[in-house]
Amino acid sequence: MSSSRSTGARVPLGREIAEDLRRRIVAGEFAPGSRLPSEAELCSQYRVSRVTVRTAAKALESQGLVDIRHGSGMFVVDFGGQIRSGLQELRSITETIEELGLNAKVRRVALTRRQADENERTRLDLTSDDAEVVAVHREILADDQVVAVSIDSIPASLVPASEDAGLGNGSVFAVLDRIGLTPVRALAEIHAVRGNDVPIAEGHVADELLILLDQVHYDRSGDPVAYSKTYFVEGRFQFVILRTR
Amino acid sequence: MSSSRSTGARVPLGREIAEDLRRRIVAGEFAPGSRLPSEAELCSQYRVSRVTVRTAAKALESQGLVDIRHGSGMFVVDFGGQIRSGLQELRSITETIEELGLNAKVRRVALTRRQADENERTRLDLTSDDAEVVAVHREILADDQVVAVSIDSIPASLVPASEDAGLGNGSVFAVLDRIGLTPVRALAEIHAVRGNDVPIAEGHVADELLILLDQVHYDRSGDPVAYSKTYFVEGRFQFVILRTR
DNA sequence: AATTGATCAGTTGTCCTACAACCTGAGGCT
DNA sequence: AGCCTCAGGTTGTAGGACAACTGATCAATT
Repeated sequence: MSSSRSTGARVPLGREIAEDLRRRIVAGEFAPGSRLPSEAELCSQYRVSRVTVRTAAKALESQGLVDIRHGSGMFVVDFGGQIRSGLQELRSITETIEELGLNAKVRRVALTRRQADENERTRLDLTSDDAEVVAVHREILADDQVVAVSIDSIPASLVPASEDAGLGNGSVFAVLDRIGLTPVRALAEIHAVRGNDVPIAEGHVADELLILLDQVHYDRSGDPVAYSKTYFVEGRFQFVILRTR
Repeated sequence: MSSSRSTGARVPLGREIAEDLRRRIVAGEFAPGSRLPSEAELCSQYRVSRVTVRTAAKALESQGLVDIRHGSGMFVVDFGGQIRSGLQELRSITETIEELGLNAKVRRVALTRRQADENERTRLDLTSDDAEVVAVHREILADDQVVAVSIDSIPASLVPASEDAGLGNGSVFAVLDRIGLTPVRALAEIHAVRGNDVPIAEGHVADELLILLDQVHYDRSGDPVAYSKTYFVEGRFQFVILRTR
């Protein structure tokens, strides 16, 4: 069971600093390959202890953004390209598109409350046979070109009917957030599929190849809060993963 | 430029403990959803300071393996399934297959030294026009079924001819390691392709759909050390990514 | 009886100081 | 040139302390 508390959710200092450092890095304040200020200096910049700075640094390191070298410093990882945001980080697709410098739009195709199918019941861990979901069918556009179509299913019991309206328009994340169910983890499967085999595609991708991102989102307490199938048109979206050791 | 030192590469304590904890978790010593020993207890188990334990814990957290909750403890993340190893972690394919409980084999199809094509020159950051690569073409089998075919290209200047023999047989990683060029990061693109369009497939995947993992591996100093294209047959390999915030 | 509120022990978050291990560059030496 | 030593800066680890948070217990109130 999940507590639907508003989760005062104070953000730990370490995470806050990590996010700020990340922002500064992607903003270009530190060039790729260059050295960041030493831990001691960051301490005085942020007025926190070294422990906290190190917490943030470690987080950035495991995101693959920086490289920490014993005895010499912390360096911004330098890839030829300037890709900073990979699939391993959980963020909305529109967010990712925007960060690539494109204009992201979302068009709601349909929104229904209906009985969950077997797949949805399994993925969302719904026990009762007549459990319902709110299903949102959308198209995602980058610079006015359709790059993906998606179906997001959320257990109906989690969504007050008053929120239905908001679901199609903005980001699903925003609505979940408002309800107090922020997804913090997602387990995604990747598949290759033919356009013809996609039931929700409206003709315009019939002969295309698609990449299917089949994922379940979980909140902090480990409960599944959303199940999405997102079909990306091959070639129109850069699908990048940063793999680290 | 990279120093090709043998990289004494002492493993930091924190990482060592993180790896051991990971091993214990996947081995089932701690059930999904259950609480791990407190930091204090882990300190005495491993005879290290709390700083080190926390370093390890944070690493596991950002790998998505555990969830650390302020005031209450560290918990093994509980997914319905028992998937523990996602694509976001850099490990060899054979390793991943083995961890799934399958029998992994590799069959070398060809190994050549040849001039790098333009794509390889770009990805591997080779400046001279007549730069050479060692190209290894292999098939990866899980339980005696072909799940992927791959081409790995390594700048010829990095590989002494004496190592060529080892390249096809075992893991490419092992050979790179021996040369002193351990990949610690990889930037991977994902594409969907048709079997017919894969030049190296030998007929047996003509009508299949494939997932192409197109990736460059980098060593610790940021130099590219290998470029691989791996074609996974759709449906025969579980392609999972754990996305975290 | 049920709810509320205070208290307490246990756990993670942050701070401080100190030292070990490591890397880099400067300078002196051959 | 190359090699060595050394000093200074940087990250890794240690130990102790307190703050902030969680979950449970239990008394007080309704």
